[in-house]
This record gives sequence, C-alpha cells and structure tokens, in this order.
Amino acid sequence: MPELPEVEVVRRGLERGVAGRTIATAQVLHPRAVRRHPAGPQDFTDLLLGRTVTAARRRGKYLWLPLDSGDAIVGHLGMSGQLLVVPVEKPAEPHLRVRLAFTDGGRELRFVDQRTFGGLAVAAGGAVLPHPLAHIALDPIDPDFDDATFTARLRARKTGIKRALLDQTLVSGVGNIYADEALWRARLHGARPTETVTRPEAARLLAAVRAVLRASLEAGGTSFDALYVSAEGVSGLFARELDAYGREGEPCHRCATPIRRTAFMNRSSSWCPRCQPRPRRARD
DNA sequence: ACCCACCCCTGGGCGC
DNA sequence: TGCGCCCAGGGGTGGG
Repeated sequence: MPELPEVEVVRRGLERGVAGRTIATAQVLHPRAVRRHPAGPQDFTDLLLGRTVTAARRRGKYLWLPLDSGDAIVGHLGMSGQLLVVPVEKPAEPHLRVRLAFTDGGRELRFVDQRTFGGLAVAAGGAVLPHPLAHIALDPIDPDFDDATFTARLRARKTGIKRALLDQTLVSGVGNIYADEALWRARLHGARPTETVTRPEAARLLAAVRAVLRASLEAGGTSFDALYVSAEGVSGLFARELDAYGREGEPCHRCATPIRRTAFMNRSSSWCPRCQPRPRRARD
C-alpha cells in the first residue's frame, strides 16, 4: 500500500539507480501495465529508446522520470507495484510487467505489479510536471504547500474529513493508512463534516499528517509483507509504529480503549472511540 | 462544481 | 486438506 513515504523511498532509489542513464531496450510484458499510455505499448517503447533519464521526481503518490526528450516516464505503484533496479541476470519476477535496460549494460529497471492497479506511461511536460499529473495537489511536506489555501478549501467542502484527506486534488500523498494515523494523532473522527472543522483543528490535522509522514519516511516506509520494497528491494519498518491502522481490538496507545474498525468506502477505518468520538452529525 | 458509487485486479487468509 | 469467499485499496470515470 504505497503512500507518500513509500513512494518517496522508491524515488530516492530511482534517483541513485537510473538518473543519467540512457535506455537501450524497453519491453512491455503486460499491456495493462501501460493502459494509461493511450497510444499503446509500441508507442510507449518507441518514445523511450535512446532517451536519457535525467532525474527522478514525485508528486503525491506519482513518480516520474524526466527524459532528455522533454517527455517523462510517469508511474503509479497502485496497490502492489514495485519499481526495482536489479542486475540484468536476475530471473524475471512472477509479476514482471515492464523492463527497461540501459546502454551501459548495468542494472535494469523493472516494473513488477501483482494486482496491476499501477502502471507506467510516457507523457509530455516532464521537465516541470507531466500533463497527466496537473490535477494532483502538492503534498503537505512540500515547501510550497499552502496551509491557508488547504484550510479554506477543506472548510468549503461538504464531505467527511477522511474523504477529504484521501482526495488527491486537495492534498496528495495520503492514503488509508496515514489518514487513519493522522486522524488518531489529531484526535479527530474521519466522519467529521469538513465545514465544521475549525482553523485550529485544521492546523492540528496538518501537523499530524506531517508528523506521521515524516516519521514513516525516517523508518523507510511502512511494510506489512514483501509487496512494498524500495528500488533496492529493502522493506520499510514503520508498521511497528502504527497507532490506529490494523490495530482493531488492541488498546489505544493514549487511553487503552480498544481500537475500533468500521467500514468506509469499500475499505475500512481504524479509530479510537474515546480519543476520536464519532460526531453526532457524521459524514462518512 | 462538487460529490460519490463503481470498477479495475490477484493472492493470502480464513471459515466451513 | 481443499475449496471458495472476502479483503486489501488508489484513482479514473461517469452519473447525479
């Protein structure tokens, strides 16, 4: 379940592993992996051959690799995607979808994705922000993130606060895990109507989101199994620090009340019924 | 303009 | 032991 910290760890690995290198061959092994490239797999590979990767960037949960052509390889890991930089002789992973080899003959870039919610595309606008990412908001640890604008937009919404946190056009990088963690830390219930959130509460929420994201980043991301790994295949350690997510029935780390788990948007929310009481007027 | 339900996908875990 | 169901969930899309 890669969210901002996991994607940032992968980005750093890609920066180390592929920036400055020139693509020699590109293979699409599963067409669904490039479904966001409307012109199809052949066009995808055509746009890559002979191109040099100049950097590795991220917006929210999206990654992109700017190319010397002005395009960029845009990637999203979805639920189970991995971007790995591995020796060419390493046997193909079971869910290998795309592989890129480089002219220097060194380690190759592999996109591996079990559930194929993720994917790659080549898009224009790579030098600044690839066009398909224009609607994605800045993330809350970006220096240019504007707290006042976020708060105003949040309070103008008519939805629940957790839904708003998961809306990548309002604030990016936060998924189900870190939304629950941040709400727990800020002592806010996810069904709290956004239009009733006070400015101090919004500030508290933002501070909590940032604290959770930064702590996870320091731990190398959250991992529950072998699915999420860095570009070098290393797993994160933040799972043992979680306060809400996945802790149903276990004591709240603040008040010892058992953490509750409730259905939310075809998934689930974990929260402390004492620290985060459900509002009378709730918007789930 | 905004909100939300739906759908895409596969393997692990669990109940029977 | 084996089968089948449920769950994990990000984000694009289309309808309201």
